[in-house]
Amino acid sequence: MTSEEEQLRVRVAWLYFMEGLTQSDIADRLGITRLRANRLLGEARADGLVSIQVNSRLADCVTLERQLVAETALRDAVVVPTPAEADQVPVVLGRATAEYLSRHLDEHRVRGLGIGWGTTLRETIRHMRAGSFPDMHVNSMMGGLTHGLELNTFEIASELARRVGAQCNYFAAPIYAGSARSRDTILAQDVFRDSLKRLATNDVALLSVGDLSRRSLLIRYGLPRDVTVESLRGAGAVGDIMGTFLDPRGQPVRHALNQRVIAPPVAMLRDIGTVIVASGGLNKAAIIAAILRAKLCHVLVCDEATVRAAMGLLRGAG
Amino acid sequence: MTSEEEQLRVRVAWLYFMEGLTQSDIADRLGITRLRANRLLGEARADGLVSIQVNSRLADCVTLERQLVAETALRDAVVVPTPAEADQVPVVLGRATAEYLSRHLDEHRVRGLGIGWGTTLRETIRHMRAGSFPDMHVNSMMGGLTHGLELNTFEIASELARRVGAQCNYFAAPIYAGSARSRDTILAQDVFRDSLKRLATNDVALLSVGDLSRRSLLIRYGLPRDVTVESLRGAGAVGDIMGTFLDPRGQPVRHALNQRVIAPPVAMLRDIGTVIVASGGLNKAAIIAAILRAKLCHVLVCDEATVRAAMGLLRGAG
DNA sequence: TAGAGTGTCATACAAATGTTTCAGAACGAT
DNA sequence: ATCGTTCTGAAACATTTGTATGACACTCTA
Repeated sequence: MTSEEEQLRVRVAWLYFMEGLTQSDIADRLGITRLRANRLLGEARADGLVSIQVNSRLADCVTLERQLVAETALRDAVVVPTPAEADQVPVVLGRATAEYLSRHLDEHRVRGLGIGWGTTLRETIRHMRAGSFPDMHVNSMMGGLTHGLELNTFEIASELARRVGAQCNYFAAPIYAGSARSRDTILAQDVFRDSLKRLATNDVALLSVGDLSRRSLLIRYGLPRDVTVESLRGAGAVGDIMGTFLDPRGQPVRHALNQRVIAPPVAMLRDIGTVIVASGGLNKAAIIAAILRAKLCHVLVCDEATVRAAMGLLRGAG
Repeated sequence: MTSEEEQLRVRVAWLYFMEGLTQSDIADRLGITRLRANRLLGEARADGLVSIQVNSRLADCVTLERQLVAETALRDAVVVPTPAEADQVPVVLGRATAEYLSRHLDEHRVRGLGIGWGTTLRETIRHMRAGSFPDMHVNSMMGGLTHGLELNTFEIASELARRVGAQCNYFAAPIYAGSARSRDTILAQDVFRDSLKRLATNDVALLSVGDLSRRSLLIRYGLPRDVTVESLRGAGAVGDIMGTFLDPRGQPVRHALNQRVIAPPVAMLRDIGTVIVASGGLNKAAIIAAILRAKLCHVLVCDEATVRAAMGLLRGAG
């Protein structure tokens, strides 16, 4: 390409993008045809002669979403800016998740919606758009805490059902049984067999993950007295999903507690068309990386800093 | 503007400019109407949320930049093509200045950034890349107009600080005092002494210059009632920098107004490592030539026609 | 509660842009 | 000179974009 050609391209690009002239005007001004101006402009763009930036912090979030989809098995991702106050993370994630889920419900016919538990999900239902899906069932996917915490799974499921005008089914059990044997006994009941079967038919599951820090509600209020965080950590756990503790690769750890959990097995998530995980906060980076590695979800809603940390972990462990 | 609105704008801008979707596709993808997508896109552009650069330069402009650096004391120069519409000059200069300053901030550790005032600087901050320089201070270097013009110095400084993630200090005073005596009284205050001292420690100053024509905002809205343009012209002034009026050699003219200005003295600019002047338009050729003669800045951002005119003046009087 | 003001949407339309097709010009090779 | 290749312009067209209009819902105020 000659230098004159190059200069012409620059001139056209300048007039178009900087001065905002139309291609016709540019053609007139430079004494060329509109077609030529159009072609030059196309070449200029293709050559990277012009570059466009989005000047906003939020743009980085969008970039991260694209990277997540490109580099992991995720089908979709929502990344929001990390709030300055750590305790605001569930709030902003809740909003984002509600927006996402509301649209999903509008656009897809969802008959079964499984739901978990936690502060982020609580915030999510608070921001759900009201709707009317009378033939949809909201199914709670795990038992509640035994302590009378306001965050119990029943309330979350029923409130969500109320908001979106759907039916509601509860999973009426504690999270952990006293022993592996009693867990088996409980799950052998017809009621639970039916429950589990129904849960496997959910079209959508909305879950969050827990970590092993003091911030985790499950750790603080949900663990049986005879189980310590240290023993979980010792078994290689980095966090839990639906009460089952996972190692950094996303596999359930060998720990007695995992034999006592009264909830669907993690593998069941593979039967569900759309698994949405909404969780954030740097303390959850490891467990989030784990579920990404194990491809346990299709959609992730997370905050920017945590996504970066989790992606760092993913890449680091190749 | 709410954060959600912002989020939506960023998303629309991203999909449009980065991924090249059509507005209809974007509307579908985000669940909004095409009209709304179109409007959001317009707002994003108007707000400077997206900025477009032409990466290659016009040979003529590059040549002029070299000549400027060779023939004057300038350390660096940026010359952009003169737009057909005179009122586009601040816009194109703003883009170019933003690009230059953004890069400068990335490449140098800047702790203090002094900033002036005017349409060009306003356009500049609109196109600044978002960044995070929490230990940088943006210091406004001159007081505001007394009329409630939208271009006030506070807004410019704070908006710039917001964009680049820096702190902000204001220079809270009118530009001109009622008399030389009251100016001295005001400047004797501790507040102002401290302000001036801090301004002298700026690593970078971003300023523009004003001329004596009707286009000048300072002339139109900033002059005290008892001062006429004619008297300034009579005193030999060709324009101002930081409210101080200069003669063609770049020396402050002997005029009462120069004793009433509440701003750092022009000589203070010599203490600042990098003084960037961004101004253009043929009416400013004389004052630009003046500051070049007096070596008052290190970097000039200007348009081609004005640079030629200013260099003509320099050589003529050389 | 009425009404002004605001914002949104659907529709329609005008302007700008991107693309295709075809015909001719320029150019080089034979 | 002739042929084929490549580039360009003219024209026509389809798509995209920007804008105007009227209808409607919502909010705020009186």
